[in-house]
Amino acid sequence: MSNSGAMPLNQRIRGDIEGNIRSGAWPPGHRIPSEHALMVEYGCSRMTVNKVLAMLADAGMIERRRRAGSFVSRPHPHIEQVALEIPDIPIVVAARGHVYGYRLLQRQLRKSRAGHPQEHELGSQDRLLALQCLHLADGRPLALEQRVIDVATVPEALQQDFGVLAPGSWLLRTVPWTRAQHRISAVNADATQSAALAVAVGTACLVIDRHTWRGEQPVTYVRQVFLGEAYDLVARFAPGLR
Amino acid sequence: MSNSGAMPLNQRIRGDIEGNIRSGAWPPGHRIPSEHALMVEYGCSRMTVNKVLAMLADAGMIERRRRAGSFVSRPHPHIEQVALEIPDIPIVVAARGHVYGYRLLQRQLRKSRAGHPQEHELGSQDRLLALQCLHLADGRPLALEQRVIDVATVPEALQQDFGVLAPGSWLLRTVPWTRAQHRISAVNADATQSAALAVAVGTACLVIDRHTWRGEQPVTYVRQVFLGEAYDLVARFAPGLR
DNA sequence: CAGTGGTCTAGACCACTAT
DNA sequence: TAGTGGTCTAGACCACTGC
Repeated sequence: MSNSGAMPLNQRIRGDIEGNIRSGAWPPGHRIPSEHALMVEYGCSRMTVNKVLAMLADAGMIERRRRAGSFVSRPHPHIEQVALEIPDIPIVVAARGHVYGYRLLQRQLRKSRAGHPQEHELGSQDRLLALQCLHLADGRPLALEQRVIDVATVPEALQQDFGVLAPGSWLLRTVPWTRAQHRISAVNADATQSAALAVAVGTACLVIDRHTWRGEQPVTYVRQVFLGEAYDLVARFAPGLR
Repeated sequence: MSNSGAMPLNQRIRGDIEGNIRSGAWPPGHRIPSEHALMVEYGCSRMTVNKVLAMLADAGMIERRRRAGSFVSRPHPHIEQVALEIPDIPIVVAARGHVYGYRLLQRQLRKSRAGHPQEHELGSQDRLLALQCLHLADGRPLALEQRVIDVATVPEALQQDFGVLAPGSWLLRTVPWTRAQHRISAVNADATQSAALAVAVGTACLVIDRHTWRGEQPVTYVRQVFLGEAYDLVARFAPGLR
């Protein structure tokens, strides 16, 4: 096949191969034509197909072994990864067709508390900006957010009163972060949480704990407690993620 | 710098750049040296640095614009993705130092039930293998699993009685799948779940719903109900995932 | 318009390994 | 040992776009 469309050749090759993999036509373990075969098939130089295959290997879609050839990857069953989407709450509320609401419950400048390892990971003797706020959808409570911001890393946060704009939204726009970690669990709402969320004590809630760093500097730690029935997370997996 | 080590030049270049990004030395938005500059710095041809930068761009770590240059990516705040690890339950139990246990509660060959959209997505008039089983850690219930397997896609499943080996483990080893989707939520345990898990009715549980396909063919649908206190999911984010 | 990336060539030598 | 990938070269032309 010659390059009939306006698309660059390498993109066409990549598209063809990815299509065969994603459609299942080439199942995991299937052997992909060699660089030489593809070079002949597409009438191009070896570097062109090599770059395509190297990228697919880099993305984890294929595995390459000298002398043996290139093969469609098997999803690794033991330490599997899926792409989990954790959007900013106002965005996701709007995306689901609800009216977003926000209420600041507490704003406090203090030192890190003893017995709170999450806070201790932030600047230990530095000051922390502690916030408690509520996210609402169509006027009804959706999530309770408890957040601490490391003032040493984000001094600009002191200028913000967070009365109108949720701290998460502000941080995401303002502070470039490089690393984050999440922990997802389920809890029965305690007295404080049930009061804030206006549900019965013991209601199942989905909890997201999130740490964010910029390089080695901690930026923020947040715990978001969602009504389990009203919120969920969706993750997908396809070869190569993304 | 000349190539002092045994490492291929492109890997060294990539390592240098990735190091600068992951360490935060080059924060999001930072401009990366041009291909020409890197070519001079490393004393190599342009193709070598181009391949490195193209791969980093493909991995989402950098963004490239003609005439403007290459820049460290900003994590996208709105539709952000994190890598969520969802290992096979026996593996994760063992990894946490517990003794894994398994009990098959039910095994049934039947048609898909009306009013169950998850089952209807599987082969509609085909037969389904419906399983209910329990995962235990140190002899105590950890998760209740309700699974249906599409017999049309996985006929070998009929030969398995799943009395000893968990169906998830067997499937992951046996059936090559190409796509999966997960939904994570929190529920209060109902009568069935609380009985199986030996906890009080209403206990908060973490629920993972998972669909798996091979190409366009559905393979299996499973709902795993975990004790919220005993299990959690961890996700991380770093530039370029992986 | 000049600098940047995007693509591509037609070779080369080497490393590894399945047969 | 022959086939495969891994790496690299020294150019080339083009497309775009910010200065």
